[in-house]
Amino acid sequence: MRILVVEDERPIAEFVQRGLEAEGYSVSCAYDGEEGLALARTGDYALVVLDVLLPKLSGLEVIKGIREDDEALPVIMLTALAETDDVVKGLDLGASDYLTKPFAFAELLARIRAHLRQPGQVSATSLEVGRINLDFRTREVQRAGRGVKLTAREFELLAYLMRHPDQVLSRAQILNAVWGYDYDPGTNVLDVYIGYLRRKLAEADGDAPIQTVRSAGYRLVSADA
Amino acid sequence: MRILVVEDERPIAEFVQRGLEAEGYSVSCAYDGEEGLALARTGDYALVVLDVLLPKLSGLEVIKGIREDDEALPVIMLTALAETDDVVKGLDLGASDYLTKPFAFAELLARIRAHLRQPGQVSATSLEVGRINLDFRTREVQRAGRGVKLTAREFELLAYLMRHPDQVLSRAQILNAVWGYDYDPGTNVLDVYIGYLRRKLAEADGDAPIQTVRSAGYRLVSADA
DNA sequence: GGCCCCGATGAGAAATCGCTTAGAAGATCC
DNA sequence: GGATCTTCTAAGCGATTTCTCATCGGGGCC
Repeated sequence: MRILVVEDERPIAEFVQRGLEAEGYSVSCAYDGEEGLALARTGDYALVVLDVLLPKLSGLEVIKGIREDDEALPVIMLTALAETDDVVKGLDLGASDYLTKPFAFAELLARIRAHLRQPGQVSATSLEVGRINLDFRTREVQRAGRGVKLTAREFELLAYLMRHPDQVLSRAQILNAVWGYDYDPGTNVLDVYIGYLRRKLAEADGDAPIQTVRSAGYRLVSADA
Repeated sequence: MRILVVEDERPIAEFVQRGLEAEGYSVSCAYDGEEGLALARTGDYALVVLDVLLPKLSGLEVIKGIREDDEALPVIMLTALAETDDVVKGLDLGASDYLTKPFAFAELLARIRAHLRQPGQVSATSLEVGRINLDFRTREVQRAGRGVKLTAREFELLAYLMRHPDQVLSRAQILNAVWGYDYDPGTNVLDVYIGYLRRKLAEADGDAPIQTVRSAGYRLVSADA
């Protein structure tokens, strides 16, 4: 299975390449948008991992170029946390999914597998758990029909919880997935953000369906009465 | 589920740690043989991932040390391709499995899952003994269909009993597995916790299937009438 | 029956965990 | 270049959990 990685920062490109090769994929790298688009158009690849900030041709233009040729080729975007506009535009242009840097490698792998297994099936467009709705295209969240305004971090955190409803997720697991590889294990950011989320969700509808499981982690309950 | 990673190359150790944490395991790292053996001996871990080439104490010696204490603790060796001699020696000394570097993370994960799966256990995510159900993913426990709320310690204790149904487990054995081996043997925490468990299980369904075997230990009966 | 051990139990001390709050540091937008 | 928003750190507090200790009870053995 061949994967194309388009990423101008060499260390990241290599990190991803080696990781994926160790998983048995065959990987090519491109280091700017033009090269990336040219390679993608060869039709040789089953999936593209695409940084959005690229020299010569932006990631968004690459997506547009790819979609002119190939409707189905899965494209996973890599973006900085702040670039929420790009995420929205990218998804509108036909990107299949996105990850915010710094990302956990395991998370990238999980997404890649999901998209290779059922191309087109996995949609990064919206999620619904209990009375919460989350839309990746517009970055809007609703609780019981009422709009909830979230910051970028809060949004990613909630999205991760919603991808694993009812599961107890450990702090390490969540920090890995949402904060990425260079987090400080002794931090309590996560607690603080859970607090923010709870407050905002409760403002919309009385209570928040995020349970604390002491000394184990957190859990988003779907049977949100 | 706690896993110990003994590996002196920090990047590899961290890569494995994060990957496993992202899968929901709780992971500690040791960066030389002495530290690794000391941690392994605490009895806190369900499995050890062990590099063979280590400072201070070689991986082979660590295996020997572990086996003096614990016959059953699964140990997965990591070796370089060239070190085939070490693989043979390691397996002779009681290692459970091995992988040659560079390895695919998915492969390591598969081996770990295989070794953690207990005989008679359907999947690694849940246990069923008599009328008790325990789910690791949601951390929910049910007795006769009714939910039972347990604290972290109670949960681990019950999980351990359920992994060894009908066996008489000595106090030392249980303290080893659930509390850690260097725990003060003169304590009666275990008795206290058995009491807590019995009460909570009985609340849900009249009686509790934990038998006391005088001057021997405790036993969870599966033929829970 | 009486004694002795082992285990059960209740009360309370100690430790731990997570929530909240306040504010510093960093990013972003006019 | 401020003002504002976001992200993160750190400390204090309260609740729960964990553990210790002392006492109680009951079975087995003489």
